[in-house]
Amino acid sequence: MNVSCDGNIVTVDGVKDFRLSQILECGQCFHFDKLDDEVYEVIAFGRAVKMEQSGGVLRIYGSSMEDYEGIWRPYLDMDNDYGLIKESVIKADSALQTAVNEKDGIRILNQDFFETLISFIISQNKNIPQIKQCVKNISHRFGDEVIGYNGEAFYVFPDVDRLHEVTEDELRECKVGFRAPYIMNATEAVYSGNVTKEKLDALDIEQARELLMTIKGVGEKVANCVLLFGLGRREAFPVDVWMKRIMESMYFDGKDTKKLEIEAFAVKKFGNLGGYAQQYLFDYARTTLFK
DNA sequence: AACCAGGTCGTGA
DNA sequence: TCACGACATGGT
Repeated sequence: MNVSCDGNIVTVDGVKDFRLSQILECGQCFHFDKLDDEVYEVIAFGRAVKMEQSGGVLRIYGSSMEDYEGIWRPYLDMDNDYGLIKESVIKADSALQTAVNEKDGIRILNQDFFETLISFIISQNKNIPQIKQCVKNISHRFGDEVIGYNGEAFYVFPDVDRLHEVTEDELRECKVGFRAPYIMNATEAVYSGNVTKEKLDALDIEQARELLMTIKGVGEKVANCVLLFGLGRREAFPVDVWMKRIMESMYFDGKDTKKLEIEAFAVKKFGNLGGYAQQYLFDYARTTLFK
């Protein structure tokens, strides 16, 4: 993989196991716009860049080399060998072959903890387009403006300090509905220092999940999404309605099964590959199997 | 017009 | 512990 920078454009040549559309649209992140096939505006970590993939070449417009090294390389999980991960997932259970083949360009992003926390609190009982709209509403209203590569203005997700100044009514105006008090509670928990990335990083996954679940509006599923996407805990295995469906059909003879039981089964079966297995299955279930 | 969406909470058995 | 309705919003 060769990385170069020309002006404000970073070119990553030789990306493998990488499909931008799959990475962004598999339901793990919500702050991006599709501009064209394999061309996206991505807003994260206080930046707005245009990413474009053609074959094995990824271009990031509006990024310095420093931003690539400090932000986009870790964000895109570039130092992880997904060829090996996919091999291991299939070795854990060959029944995942179809899902992995279908979604062979997925990578798990390393997203900002606070944005991930709030985004997945919003996600409950909403579909993905609605979640994206709420995240955009909050960012547009309370986030800092940044100028994208083409000169267009974008709004980054507000940090804890900024969101802490916002009232519940202002949140409701962003169409988050009954989740507004949950967002208030989560923001207070992080702002006050009761629940921080530093604390969570120092705990084992069970204790970290417990701490996250002290936040009102954060249950088992949301906590697992935050662990997986916002804290790099790849052994987390979130079970939502889609995962419930596909896991029941694959492993429980189509019978109605508790989400906790499904999660326990998966943790045992996939171990520290659980998060990856979950994401291949989730996207496959949602876009192909049960479409 | 009911039903559903990357759920969680409070309540009552 | 477990089942179940409520909760905002928008799309089919």
